[in-house]
Amino acid sequence: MKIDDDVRIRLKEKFEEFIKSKRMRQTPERFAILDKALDQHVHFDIDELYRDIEKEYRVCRATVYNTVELLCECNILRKHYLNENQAAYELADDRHLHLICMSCGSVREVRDEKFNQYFEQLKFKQFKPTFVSTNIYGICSQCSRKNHKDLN
Amino acid sequence: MKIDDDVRIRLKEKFEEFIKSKRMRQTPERFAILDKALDQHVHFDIDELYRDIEKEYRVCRATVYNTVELLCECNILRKHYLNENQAAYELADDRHLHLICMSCGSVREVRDEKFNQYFEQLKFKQFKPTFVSTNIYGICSQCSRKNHKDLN
DNA sequence: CCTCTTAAGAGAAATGATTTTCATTTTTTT
DNA sequence: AAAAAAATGAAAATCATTTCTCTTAAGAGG
Repeated sequence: MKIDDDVRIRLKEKFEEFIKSKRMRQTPERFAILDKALDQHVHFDIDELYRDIEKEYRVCRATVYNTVELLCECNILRKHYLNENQAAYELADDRHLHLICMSCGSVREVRDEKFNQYFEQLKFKQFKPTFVSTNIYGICSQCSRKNHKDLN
Repeated sequence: MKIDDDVRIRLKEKFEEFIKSKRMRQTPERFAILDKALDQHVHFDIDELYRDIEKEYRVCRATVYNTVELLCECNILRKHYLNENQAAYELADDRHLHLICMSCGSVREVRDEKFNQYFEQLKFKQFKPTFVSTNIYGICSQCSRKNHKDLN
């Protein structure tokens, strides 16, 4: 994600406050997981995060699951369901559409101000929205080309 | 879904043609599964569909999975990922947003012409879109009320 | 700083949706 | 009607995620 140091510090403080307000404990694991989560690509899954953490620390997969869940609760991360394999996580304030290839499973991010505007003005009866996850399924150019070749 | 008979017949023919074009076999199971899929609610999962089919026919879960996959390939159904438990399927031509409650998991459909217009004009470099799945996560009014009570 | 309480972590086992395997059945072709 | 091959059923396998139990260590109070 290439997070600026000041953002990183702000998010750490945010997490710290959240933990305190919930009367939970500030464990080194929790902060290590936050730190590594901020080093990931735009979207990542638990396994990618775990394999990255593993190089440096010794944490249990279940702890990674638990902590990432907390990071979602306190609005630092957001959980998306892009495909059936596993949940994908992203920084909460990075809004974009997902272009998902139904052939190879690749995911590309596209930012669009009009899209953000559209959603900001949306209001619902009887429903308080927190965030939007928009998945556009189709075929990426690489698979499209490959398919053409395969037919020859 | 409350499908009109003529739509039902058209979709059956569409599936029939798809099967023929792929040189696959027209089995009674496949048409029974299509028929029951069209009886479901706006969105349904394999388990719901299976339990409904089970009452009348004797089909294997794996066959339901396979056939629903085929129905997606031939553009009759679409596969959505609303939450981590299981995939949800919907009729391909019923476009809407999903309001998903993060507390109880309920899903509500909202149709919006502006949303359809927005997406129809979208163009992407190097990506051929097939369909859009928009999930809005938040808290439904029921859970919102319940939460308030719980705090008292 | 020390001790106690208990939340949190480790590791392993369990769960549940989906996929795979393989023997058997059934469709389609000849 | 018989042969060839695809599809089904049933059961086992897979894999992300959750749960369980035992152990460790954070944080409150002294």
